[in-house]
Amino acid sequence: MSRGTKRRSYHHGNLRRALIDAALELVSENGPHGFSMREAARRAGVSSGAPYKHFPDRDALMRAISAEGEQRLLAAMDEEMARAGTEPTARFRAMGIAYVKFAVANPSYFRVMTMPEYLDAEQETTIQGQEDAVHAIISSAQASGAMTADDPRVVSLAAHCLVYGLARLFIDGHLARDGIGPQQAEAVATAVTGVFGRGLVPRKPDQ
Amino acid sequence: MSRGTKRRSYHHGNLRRALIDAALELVSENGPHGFSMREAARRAGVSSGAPYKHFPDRDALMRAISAEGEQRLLAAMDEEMARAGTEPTARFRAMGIAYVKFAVANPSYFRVMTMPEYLDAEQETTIQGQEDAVHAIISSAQASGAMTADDPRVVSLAAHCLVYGLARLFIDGHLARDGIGPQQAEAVATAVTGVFGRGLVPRKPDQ
DNA sequence: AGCACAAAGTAAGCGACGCTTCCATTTGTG
DNA sequence: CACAAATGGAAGCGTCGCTTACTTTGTGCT
Repeated sequence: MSRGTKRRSYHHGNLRRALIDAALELVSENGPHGFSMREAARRAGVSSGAPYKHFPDRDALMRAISAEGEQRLLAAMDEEMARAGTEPTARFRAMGIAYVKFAVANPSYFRVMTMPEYLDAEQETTIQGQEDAVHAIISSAQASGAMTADDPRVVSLAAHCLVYGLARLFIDGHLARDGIGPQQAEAVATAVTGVFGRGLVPRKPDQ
Repeated sequence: MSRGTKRRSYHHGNLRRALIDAALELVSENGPHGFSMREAARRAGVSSGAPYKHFPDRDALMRAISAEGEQRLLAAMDEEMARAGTEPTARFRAMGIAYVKFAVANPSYFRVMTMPEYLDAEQETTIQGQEDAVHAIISSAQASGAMTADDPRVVSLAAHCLVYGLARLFIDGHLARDGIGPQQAEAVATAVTGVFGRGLVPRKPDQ
C-alpha cells in the first residue's frame, strides 16, 4: 500500500516493507541523520508506536536495510560477473566496477550498508564469504600466470580499498566538485581500476 | 580546565575547547551517534544552554572538530613529507602512508572529518589546495620519467581512493576481523601502496 | 459457525535531546 | 567606577526513541 492512499483496514498489510521504503526515502532526502521512526511511521500512515511491532528498535530497522542492500549488491555483482566471462582478471575487474556502479545507483542502501554499527553477525559472514570468493579469483589468476604473485590478501585488500574509496567519494559528493557525476561512474571506475590493474600484470622478459 | 575539577568561577575559562574535547571523547566512546550537546555540556560541568554561546548549533560544533582535524592532518602529512626527501614518487607514497597513519592514530577526528555534512566551504577549498599539491607531485614525477604518463587526475583519484578506503576499513573495524590491528597500519599501508605504485612505474625496454 | 488467541494496530506517557528565551553574573574598558 | 558585552544558568517548547496498556482484526480449532 503506497503512501497517500488511505488504508481501509485497521491493519496496514505490509507495514514492514512500507517502513523500510520510507526510511530509504528519508535517508536519500536528508542523509542517515534525517531518518526517524516517527517520521517513517507518519509516511506509512500509522501511529508512532506501530513500527515497534516489526522492529525492536531503530537500529534493527537500519540493520534490515543494510542486510537487504547487501543482498542486492551481491545479486548485482553476480550478474555483472556472469557477463564478464571466465577469464579471472576480467572477472576481478568486473567485480570492482559492479561494486562502484551499485553504490552510485543505490546511494541510500550504500550509505546504510557502510555504517559499521548496522552490521550484524550474519552479514559479517556473508562479507567473509565474498572475500573468500575474491581470494579464489586472485589465486586463479595467479595460477594461470595472468597476475603477479603478490600475497593475495594484499591484492584483495588493495582492490577493496580502491573500489570502496571510489564509491564513497561518489556518494559523499567529493567528485561532484570536479564535475564528475554519477553518469560517469562506470568510466571513472574503468580508468581507476585500469591504473591499479597494471600493477598486477606480470613483467615477462618477452614483452 | 579538565573534567572532574570543579571550576570556582562563574565563567568556565575555555568552554569552547572543553566542549570540543568532550565531543571527541563521546565520539570515541559511542561513535558519532553517541554525541549530544547536553552530554558534552555535562562533562564540561556547565548547563545545557551554555554551549550555544560558543556554537550556534550541534552541527557547528561538529564542523569545528572537522576543521581542526583537517589542520592536524595537513600538519602530520607535511611533517612526514619533509622526512621523505625530494624524490616525487617517494613523496607521493609518504603522503598516502601519512594519511592512513593519521586516520588510525586519530579515529575520532577522522570519523567526523569524513562526514560530508560537516564540510564547510572553507574546508573544501583547503581540500582543493591539497589536491592541487598532489597533482603537482604527480606531474613532477611524470616529468622526470619516474611515473607513467597517465592522466594525473586519474592517478590522483585512484591514490585518494586507495588511502581513503584503507583508512576507512581500519576505522570501521573491517580489518580487525582479519586480525589486523592499528599497530600494523603502517606496514599494511606500505604493502598496499606498493602494489598500487607498481602500476605507475614506466616499463623501459632495458628492464 | 463460533470462539479463543495471536498478531498488529492505537493512545498516552516517560525521559532525553536540540534549541530558544529570559535572566544572572562576570569582566574588560572608557 | 559605571556599563556594555560576554558568558553562564533556569526553564520551557517540540521532537524523538521507546514502553505500557488497551483495541481491533485475522486465524485455526472444535
